[in-house]
Amino acid sequence: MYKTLFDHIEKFTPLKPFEIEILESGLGITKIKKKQHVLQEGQICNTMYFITKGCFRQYIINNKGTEQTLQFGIESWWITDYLSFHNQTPSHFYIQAVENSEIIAIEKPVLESLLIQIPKLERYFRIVSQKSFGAAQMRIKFLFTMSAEERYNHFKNQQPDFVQRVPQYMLASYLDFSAEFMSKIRAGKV
Amino acid sequence: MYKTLFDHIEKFTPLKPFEIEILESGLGITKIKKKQHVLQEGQICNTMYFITKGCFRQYIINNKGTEQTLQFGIESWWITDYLSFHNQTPSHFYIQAVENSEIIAIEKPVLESLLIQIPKLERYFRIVSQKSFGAAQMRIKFLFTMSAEERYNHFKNQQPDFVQRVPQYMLASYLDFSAEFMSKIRAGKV
DNA sequence: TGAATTTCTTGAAGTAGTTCAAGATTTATA
DNA sequence: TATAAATCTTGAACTACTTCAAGAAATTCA
Repeated sequence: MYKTLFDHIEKFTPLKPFEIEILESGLGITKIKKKQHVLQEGQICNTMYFITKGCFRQYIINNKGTEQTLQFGIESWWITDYLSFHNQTPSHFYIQAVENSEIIAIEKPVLESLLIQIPKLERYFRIVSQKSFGAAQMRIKFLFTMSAEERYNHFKNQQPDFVQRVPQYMLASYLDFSAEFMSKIRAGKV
Repeated sequence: MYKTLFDHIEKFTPLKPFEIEILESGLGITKIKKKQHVLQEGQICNTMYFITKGCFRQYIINNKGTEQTLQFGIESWWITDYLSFHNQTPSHFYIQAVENSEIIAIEKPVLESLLIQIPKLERYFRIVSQKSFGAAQMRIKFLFTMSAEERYNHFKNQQPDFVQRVPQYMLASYLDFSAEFMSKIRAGKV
């Protein structure tokens, strides 16, 4: 439902009815099945994705062939590779649905046209991305200062529901330790 | 010099003479001496800093009492704690001059007023922060996939001049290993 | 439902890094 | 220019994790 997006925008800047109309006429909702990719490594990322339902992750495959999740996104999150999007360079990342999901996919030219028609969207995206950057800085802080067990407990306290929502091995890699070690943490064997 | 900032803005969106005038009349340049802080842990961050000359770092003090640098900023970079800035919550970070430096400091109310007078600044800050977020994602990728030595070599290849510019122990903590280990990497003793 | 797939667990062995302590070198300052 | 302060180096002991391998449990779907 578009409402998820309109509500999110209105957290930061109010929308007039005609602006909502423009958005409704320009956007579409796409269903994405679990495990389906919306971006693969090497592709140029030309789309921003707003998640209206479900869960996605951004991950890489390291040189041992193991997947490492860098970022999760759930309802009301934007997910994309901003560097590839802005610089038109091949992406380093995969973006994949973790659950059956629904997204609003906005292609770069459509976004540019919406930003011209509804300039206050610039403000919306500014604030969203500044907050995302702030969150990324906190993430780096946690990675730097906490032990594996502390990172797991901290995450579980902050996002108790989310821990149930994704496979343990994905969460382990997001927290930067191995799936096996996650098992041991949970079993209290560390 | 303001020119550093105007040039940076014009990389993303052109400025008209009257807009430059508004900026010139509303902004000021501050000199910050080496080691001086512009933000301390626990403070609410109400200012964005644009570096016109010199070098800053954002760091934390971990529970062993050691400083860990999360981010460096040099000429034409913005540095602030966006999370504290937006949510008006106490900052987790210190921001400190690494060299004698000059910055344009913009207080939150001044920024808000500038954004109203010059709406295209929303676009400027949107693009800058989206690119910063993209860079933070790449940083996390490197932290996840490379060994300490690889991270050092990669950084040195990307930013050969910068390696000379800051103390080794600061760079070591930025790359997430100990100062002693940095010594051993450089001596080829690993 | 049953077979296939995905996910989770466990222990043993290994290692990439840390920590500590002390001295050497470089840089800043009175 | 001498003294203090900051930064860098080195080796030895340690440890928080990884890797591997194999089986167990849970989930998916024909």
